[in-house]
Amino acid sequence: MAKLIFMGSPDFAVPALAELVAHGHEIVRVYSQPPRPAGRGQAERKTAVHQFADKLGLHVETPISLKKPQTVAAFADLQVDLAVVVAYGLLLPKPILDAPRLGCLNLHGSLLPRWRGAAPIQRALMAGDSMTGVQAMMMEEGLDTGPIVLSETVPILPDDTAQTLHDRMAGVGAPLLARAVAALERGMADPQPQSAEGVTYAAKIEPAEAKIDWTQPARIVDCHIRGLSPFPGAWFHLDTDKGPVRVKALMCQPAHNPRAAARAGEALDDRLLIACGEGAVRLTKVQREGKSAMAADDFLRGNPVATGQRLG
RNA sequence: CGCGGGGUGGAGCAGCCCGGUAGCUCGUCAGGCUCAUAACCUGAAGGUCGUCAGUUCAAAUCUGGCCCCCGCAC
Repeated sequence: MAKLIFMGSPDFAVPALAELVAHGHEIVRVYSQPPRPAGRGQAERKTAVHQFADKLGLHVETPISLKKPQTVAAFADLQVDLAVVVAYGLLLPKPILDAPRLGCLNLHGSLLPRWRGAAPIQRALMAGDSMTGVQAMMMEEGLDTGPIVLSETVPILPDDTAQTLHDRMAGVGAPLLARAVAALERGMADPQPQSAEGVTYAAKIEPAEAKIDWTQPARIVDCHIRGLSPFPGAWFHLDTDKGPVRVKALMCQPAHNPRAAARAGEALDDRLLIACGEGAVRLTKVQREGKSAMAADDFLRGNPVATGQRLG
């Protein structure tokens, strides 16, 4: 059993930590992003990993940065075999990377070098990829550039959302990570450098890009909606008696447009079949601001959308 | 105390401003029509209107507290 430091912050990292604990590894310290005012009410909230670590009684550190000499020293003094990093949210400087005996191992949610960076799962869906994967990789100074220890592909299904794909990948990633740790521990790992070709970057999702552009082809709109569902949520404006409201599209299906002359954003029937730049999409799950998410049929009962109405 | 929307039969909503019979779409159940149907017709069951208190002859509706859900921002 290895002596480990675990570094992670969001939901995605929790199954990985749980798996390592289940394998009997000694987690001498957990590093996570510091609690910050977040959510409604601006209450300080601990990260998902932090909360989980608390439940397990693990010691948690939440440094703002890993650059201060005393932070590096505290990290190095733990004398661990390996640091395991899963969506931590901080760049690790060289002194940190070099501190653990075997280095730092990262779990990443894409088939590198495609989708290096912050939002690989959402970007893969938004780009319409049919395949992605999870990889365990040795960390270097570059952003997600290190050699690959273990890799497993994950097919992207036509009705996947960022949520379903995220959960599936977190589930596949956790055991993969545990196997990578075991291999490194026994000196059996053979990290392979990433290909120099096919490099793309998965930029953080900006709220501004979440609004639906109905002039795009249906295929693009469909990927946009599912890739951003449920967070932050692809959205559009809908006119009501009380003025325009924001509505999120959480799930949809691409469809044929029976009236090619229809303008983009126009409702082609009274069941949320919306014309796109090419083709159409049928919205099947939506959420009006202030309300909970609901099936399109339920939404329409209280918020009818007439044929010919245009969505903004 | 970051800004804002909302809690009304099983689902989604209207009614609230200008207190006084519980409404609409759907679902459920029963019956009818039909070769047949998620179609159509008829009927029925089902709600202490989030909760506690106040004002009032009278509160879903006005006032105050509390609980819960959600959008933005972060």
